[in-house]
Amino acid sequence: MVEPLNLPDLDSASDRAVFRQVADHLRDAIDRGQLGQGDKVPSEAQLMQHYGVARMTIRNALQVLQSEGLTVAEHGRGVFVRSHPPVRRLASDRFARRHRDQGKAAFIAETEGAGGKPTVDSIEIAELSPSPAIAERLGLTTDDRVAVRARRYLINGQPVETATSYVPAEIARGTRIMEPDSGPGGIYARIEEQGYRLDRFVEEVKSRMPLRSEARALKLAPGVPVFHLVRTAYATDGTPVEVCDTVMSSDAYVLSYELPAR
Amino acid sequence: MVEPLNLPDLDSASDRAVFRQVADHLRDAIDRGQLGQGDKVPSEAQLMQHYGVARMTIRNALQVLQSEGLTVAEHGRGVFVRSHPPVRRLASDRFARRHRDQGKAAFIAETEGAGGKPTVDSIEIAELSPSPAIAERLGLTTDDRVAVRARRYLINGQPVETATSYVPAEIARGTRIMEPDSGPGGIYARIEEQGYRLDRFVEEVKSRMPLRSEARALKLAPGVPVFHLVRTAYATDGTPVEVCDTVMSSDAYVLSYELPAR
DNA sequence: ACAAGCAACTCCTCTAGTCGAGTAGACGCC
DNA sequence: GGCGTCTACTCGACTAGAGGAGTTGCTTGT
Repeated sequence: MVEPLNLPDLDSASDRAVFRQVADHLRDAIDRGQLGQGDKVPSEAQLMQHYGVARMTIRNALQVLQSEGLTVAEHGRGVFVRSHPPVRRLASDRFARRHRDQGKAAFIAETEGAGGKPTVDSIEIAELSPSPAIAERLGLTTDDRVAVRARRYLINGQPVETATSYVPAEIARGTRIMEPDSGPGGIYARIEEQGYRLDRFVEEVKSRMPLRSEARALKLAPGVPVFHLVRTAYATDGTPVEVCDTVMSSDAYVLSYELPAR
Repeated sequence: MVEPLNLPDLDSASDRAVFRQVADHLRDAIDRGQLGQGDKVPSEAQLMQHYGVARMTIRNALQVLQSEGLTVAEHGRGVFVRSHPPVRRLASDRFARRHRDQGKAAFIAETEGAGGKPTVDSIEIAELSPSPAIAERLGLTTDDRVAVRARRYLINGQPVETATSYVPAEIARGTRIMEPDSGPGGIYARIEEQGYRLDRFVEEVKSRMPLRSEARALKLAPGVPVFHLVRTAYATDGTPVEVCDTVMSSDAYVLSYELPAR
């Protein structure tokens, strides 16, 4: 036994369920740094022995921690304290023209600025009729047509975000918006070239647990919620010109917004 | 048997775990509306019989749904499809002076506007030294003093949000900021009366699973993440005058922000 | 008519095992 | 050295029970 199980005993006087007490002990150890990121949690067998309880009880305790996003189990290896990816801070001026004028899309510029290696992945482009929600935001009907651009963003090979943009087909047709490489400055630059001057974005933020498909696409650990952003871009005349639907791993991001007091 | 268990059989050819298949069937039934909000999910015993599997297998399946936030178990009564509270939309102009000038605090004005009955609860007020994070945001040191105002907001008796404000003691002392009823227009009005004109707020948004204490205070169902906002208020001269730390049930809110394209 | 009591039904916690499959290190063979 | 095999250890899935506690509704006695 290399590893001293520095855990308290059960409090048999307490009416707190045994598996919760075990979970509490381990959570404390993680909070106090006694178990650091990436460290191996004692195995089920060790914990069974230490506490003198059945395996299912220990598994319940570990399940609690896992669903809190504190640990990850790896089949055949053990249970480990989850390590958190570096946090990216998204500022509310990230779509400001002065950034776009550098000729780089927002994501690329940001990531390189932070010293990461950005990649864009599995780009899918189509032209089809919008869902009612998208149609409403773009001021269209479900009989109109929109260009759809779906892609996944990665940093150092790790997926962090999926995004789907919807642009009225009127605007997108014949531009590089319909091509995998949308050109310098990204699709916002292309939209402005079509004679629309971007004025403002409205971003709606929700938080929820991921769907199964999202958890797969973003390689999310269990117990990690996602941010779901729906951003609508408006031209100076008030016309909506793009809707972008984004799902992001919530533990990789802090969103930052500036609100006026005026 | 009043209730026909309209669920498929197991696919024994599939290598998908049995408890996951059961969870999939129930999730489908919920998604398709076959089981609506508040409906009772078949009992563990019924599901055991239907699928011909052990109790723990069924419980695992139900655990999956619960941790996805789709169901709630009630001891002695059954498992029910979760019903979602009405969603509140927080606009980015919610702290604009024109709203404050009505003489109401942001929360009260908003909630009444949406036809709900707002309450504020368990107000705690103290003067103490700030944590390093708060001190940094306020441009103070941990030896300085701040006024702390913690409260919980409810709508129709249902808790939706806890908030803690930190104001430099220099500003707060001798004002109604230190009293349970901070007066018309709330603490922002009091701060402006002290000669600081509010200019802008910077709001940082995180999403994560709640701590145990937060889940209790907000009466959160399992599997529901929280928004964690930290908002700093700046006066026109750039001085930070308040930090507000807010935890909100994520399924009760959509945050909406306006971003400049300029 | 009413209340008390009881039974049935619900989920909660826990025990004690089996079999399976992935991982990693030790070992021996080539 | 390089390669495969063996084995011990890990978690994953599942079975088959036990007693407990909260809820609901029926039965029964007054």
